[in-house]
Amino acid sequence: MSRQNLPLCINRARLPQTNKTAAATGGKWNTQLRELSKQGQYSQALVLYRQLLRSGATPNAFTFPFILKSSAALSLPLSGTQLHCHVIKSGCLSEPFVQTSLISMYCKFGFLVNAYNVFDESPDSTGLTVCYNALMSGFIQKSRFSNGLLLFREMRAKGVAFNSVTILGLVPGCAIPMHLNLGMSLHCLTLKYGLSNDLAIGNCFLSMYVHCGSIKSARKLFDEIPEKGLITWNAMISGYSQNGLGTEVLDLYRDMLSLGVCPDEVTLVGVLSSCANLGAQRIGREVEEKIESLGFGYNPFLKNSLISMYARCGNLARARAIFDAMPAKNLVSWTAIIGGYGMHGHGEVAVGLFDEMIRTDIHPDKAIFVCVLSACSHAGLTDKGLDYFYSMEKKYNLIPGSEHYSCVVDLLGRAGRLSEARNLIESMPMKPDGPVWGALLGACKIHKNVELAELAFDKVVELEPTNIGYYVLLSNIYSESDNLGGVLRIRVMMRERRLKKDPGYSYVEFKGRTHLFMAGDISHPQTKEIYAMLQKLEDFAKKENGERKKDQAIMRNTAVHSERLAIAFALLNTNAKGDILVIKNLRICGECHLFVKLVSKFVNCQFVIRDATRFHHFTGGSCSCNDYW
DNA sequence: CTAGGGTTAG
Repeated sequence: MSRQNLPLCINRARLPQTNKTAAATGGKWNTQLRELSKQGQYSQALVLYRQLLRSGATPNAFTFPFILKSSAALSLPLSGTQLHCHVIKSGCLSEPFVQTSLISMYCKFGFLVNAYNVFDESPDSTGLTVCYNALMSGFIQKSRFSNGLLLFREMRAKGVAFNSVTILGLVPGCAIPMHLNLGMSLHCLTLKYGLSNDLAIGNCFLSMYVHCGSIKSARKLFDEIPEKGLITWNAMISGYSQNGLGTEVLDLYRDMLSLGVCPDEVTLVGVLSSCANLGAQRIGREVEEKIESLGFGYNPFLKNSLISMYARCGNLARARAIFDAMPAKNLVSWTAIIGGYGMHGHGEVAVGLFDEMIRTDIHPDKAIFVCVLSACSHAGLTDKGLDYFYSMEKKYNLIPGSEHYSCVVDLLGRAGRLSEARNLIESMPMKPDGPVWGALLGACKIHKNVELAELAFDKVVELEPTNIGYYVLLSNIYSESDNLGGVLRIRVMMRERRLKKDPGYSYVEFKGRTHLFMAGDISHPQTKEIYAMLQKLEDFAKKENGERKKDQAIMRNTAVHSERLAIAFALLNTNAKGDILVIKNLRICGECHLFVKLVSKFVNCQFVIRDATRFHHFTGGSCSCNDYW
């Protein structure tokens, strides 16, 4: 430190009158520094700065902003504090540009007190918009929202002008539902002051609405922005995608392409995540081609999204190929592939991969444990799952959350260890939430334990009174045990609480379009052919199933379920042999389960059907999810 | 010649 300070001091002490030449030589340095800073070559810039000091030149007010920014960008707090000393020694502290850079740099390190001191100790800076902006956005980014807001109020009280950058610094702090009202009043303020022409302002408010979950306001704003930038499109697309509105994402993506806007990596991440949610593998494949043609193949974010998309669409082979070919796999890559195997009932592969990941010294997090535990539970690896659960805290210092407890309750419950599951719930360090009791309720359904089911139901309905699924579950438990009084009681309960079972619907992706079917639907243009195909399938299923008496009863109900329509449509339009059909169902009933099982035998293809909670995998007449019904 | 800002995966 002192060695670098030394020439600086000597220079200033020895040659005060040659400051002009020092500035002149400094000028050359500054031009080079500007170039490096522009290109983001921050470490080069710091190297150059050291050369500057060694050569005996004096850094001036034009030098510091570049250097401070570089130090901040590389997050080198030590060199940053050192630079603060240099600034003081070279007498540049009174320069507003330098002050602002210092404030911004300290904020990026999280040294908010230092930042505030720079701001507070120089009276000039407290009158400057830019200094306020720097400090305020620093506070907001380090989650000190109230301090940031106070600063904004102070600014207005003192009559310091604010501009669009002020707003841009403040709005991200409003991106939680609790602060939405404040954000909306800020939005009004920008309209009033005519700042809303700035595209970045529009983008910023757009993502604020998205983060607050008011997706409708976001869309309204999106439509009002006349000249949308790529970031505008991306913010809207990832907003829809994060809120689970997959079809809206695909629609918007099509609009974007048809307007000739070229997507970037961020766009495609959002699109892929929606393809994963919708099971829209065909569009996912198109996106993969686009990634190659645009030269984004190197991007690890996109690779992870592709793995996740293929895995969740049931194409584990392709997911695995991409995963294996990835040179640098991170935790998210492992989570995507492990989650994919777990979801489709390949629990052994999933845990094998997890162990392999541990061997490669990647530290697990809470999210991957959710995947591993549910993989164990679906594959019946009960004790292995319990071992993993206990290892979380012991080996990896991860405190299990209620999401992990619900996995373990499911794990024990499926294995029929209901009392252990119940004991686990009672030993939980936090209050058990809906999913935890729901897992117990689901286990009671499998193992026909009416008493415990009633207990779990009471708890879960208290926590999630409007979740219809739980009412349906208990009602089914009652009807299986021929308890018609119970069924009736639940029905009355649902009516009293005005809970309506929303109409079941299914959709299937075909040639980039999503076809939606409701029970008894006759609105599809191919209705006639679909029903003809359905008849053929029903006949086959009945014949195939003829000799089994119990299942005959199941097949007796010929109501035209949405699932059957979707399947008939899919078979009508594809050469299904050897292909994989992905159908997303919100609800797949027992009768349809059997139906699909028989049909997949008929056409000898693979079905992946997804309902509200899990994937059902059918291959050539067998079903990997046989514990479910 | 110089400062403050917006979008990204499991």
